[in-house]
Amino acid sequence: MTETAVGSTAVEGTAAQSKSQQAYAAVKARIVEGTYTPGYRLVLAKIAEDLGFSVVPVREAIRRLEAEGLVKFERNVGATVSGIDPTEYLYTMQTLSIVEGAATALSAPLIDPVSIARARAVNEEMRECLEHFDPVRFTALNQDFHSVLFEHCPNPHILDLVHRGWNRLASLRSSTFRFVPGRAQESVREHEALLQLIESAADAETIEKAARQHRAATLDAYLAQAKQ
Amino acid sequence: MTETAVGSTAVEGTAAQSKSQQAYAAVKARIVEGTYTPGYRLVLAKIAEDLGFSVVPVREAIRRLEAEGLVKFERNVGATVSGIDPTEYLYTMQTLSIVEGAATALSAPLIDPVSIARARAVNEEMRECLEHFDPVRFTALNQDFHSVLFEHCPNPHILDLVHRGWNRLASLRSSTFRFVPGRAQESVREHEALLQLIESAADAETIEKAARQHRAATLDAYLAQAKQ
DNA sequence: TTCATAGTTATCGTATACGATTTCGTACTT
DNA sequence: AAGTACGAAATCGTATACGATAACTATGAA
Repeated sequence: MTETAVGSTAVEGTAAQSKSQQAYAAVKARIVEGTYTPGYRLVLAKIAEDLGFSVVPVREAIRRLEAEGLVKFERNVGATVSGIDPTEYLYTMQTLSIVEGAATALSAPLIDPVSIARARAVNEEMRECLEHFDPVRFTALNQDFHSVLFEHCPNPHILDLVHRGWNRLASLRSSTFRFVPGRAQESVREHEALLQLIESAADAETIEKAARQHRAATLDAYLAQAKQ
Repeated sequence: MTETAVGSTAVEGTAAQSKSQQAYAAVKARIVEGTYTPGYRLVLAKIAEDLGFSVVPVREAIRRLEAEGLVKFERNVGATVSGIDPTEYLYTMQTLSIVEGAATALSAPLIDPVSIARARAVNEEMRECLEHFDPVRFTALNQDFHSVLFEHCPNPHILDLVHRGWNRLASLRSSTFRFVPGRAQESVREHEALLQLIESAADAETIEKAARQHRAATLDAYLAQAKQ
């Protein structure tokens, strides 16, 4: 549906983009990178001025971000960066566990050995990362790892839903792993288990369940932490 | 996210809607009811004139419909009603099988006996409908039935995805069942089985699998038919 | 002191206007 | 006769302008 490359902060087209698209990319980047923090008030006129556009394309950009859930919009009041309160986080993670699980299962048979090797290398980096723990880097690698697993999903709709979920999460500044460091180790282990399932061509149901469980476990760890 | 009541063609707010929203509702209604058939060229100026608005709110409406996948938009060219070619249909059904399955499973423990009775009544009507078969009516009832099952889903994101899926399907004029009449009988039977699972408080996994399978079977029937 | 109300400001919503791009038809050339 | 180039029409993209709405502030009465 939308070409929402998970990690790309870079501009995609060369210059043949409409200003709406540019505005969309710009605002989204600012949200993801944290310049606009949750709750931040997005004033159309100001953004338009910053970008050197008029407000019209900015409006469209905001509307699109609204559709993706990154901003909340209230009529005659304005837009704010929708900041993932804990409940939102829960819902997003649960949704993602479902769609990402499905995407991974559908993708699994299509993953070539080269990709698996790449994923394994990423996971190895993550393991090293555990020593001098850097949550931000760890999260980035985690994203890379999972991208390899689900990016081959042949159903573009599902893939799009996965991307949207990750984007939502990305607007939460600093990764789950900052809050739940203990989870990181388990996570790395589960990654390896997932890879082995895929290599051994396990059936779709098993893979789906494992992938879903992997994410659900992260959510549970977060909840347990939050409850204290 | 969006208040996309699955079946409502009626205007939701009284009159306190922005023209963008009115335009959105109007165009969407025309798509769903079939006035704008797939491939139909949506010319902004013309729609604006029909509605008595200027083009600006119409643009936003179209953009929103684009985000939902009901229309396709090409820069400097225009918008067309995105007509579900068979591949799209397949993807949509597959996606829906996954999210609706999950929604139904999450919803199941929260469904009160009254709702179950209502669903059963609807299914009974469907059974009667089988005699003097009316595919359109049957499809409408089918939607009602499933709405009861998933509408209690506590995760609004997932619920929204389910609504979007149904909407996509709705823009396909005349129901799967017109094409695969044989599937209707099975469908009614499976509905009853689903209800019994829910009543007996079966575990989430069982319900999810059953709900997903139910939809997947419809898809398979369609594919088998199409292949001939 | 507190509450209600009127006025002010900030911001959004929509209309109109014009420039930019694409598409289609026609005439001209080979 | 076929292909190419030019030009006109249709349509989109964006800027500017102004009216509408909501939030804020200050003033007055209870």
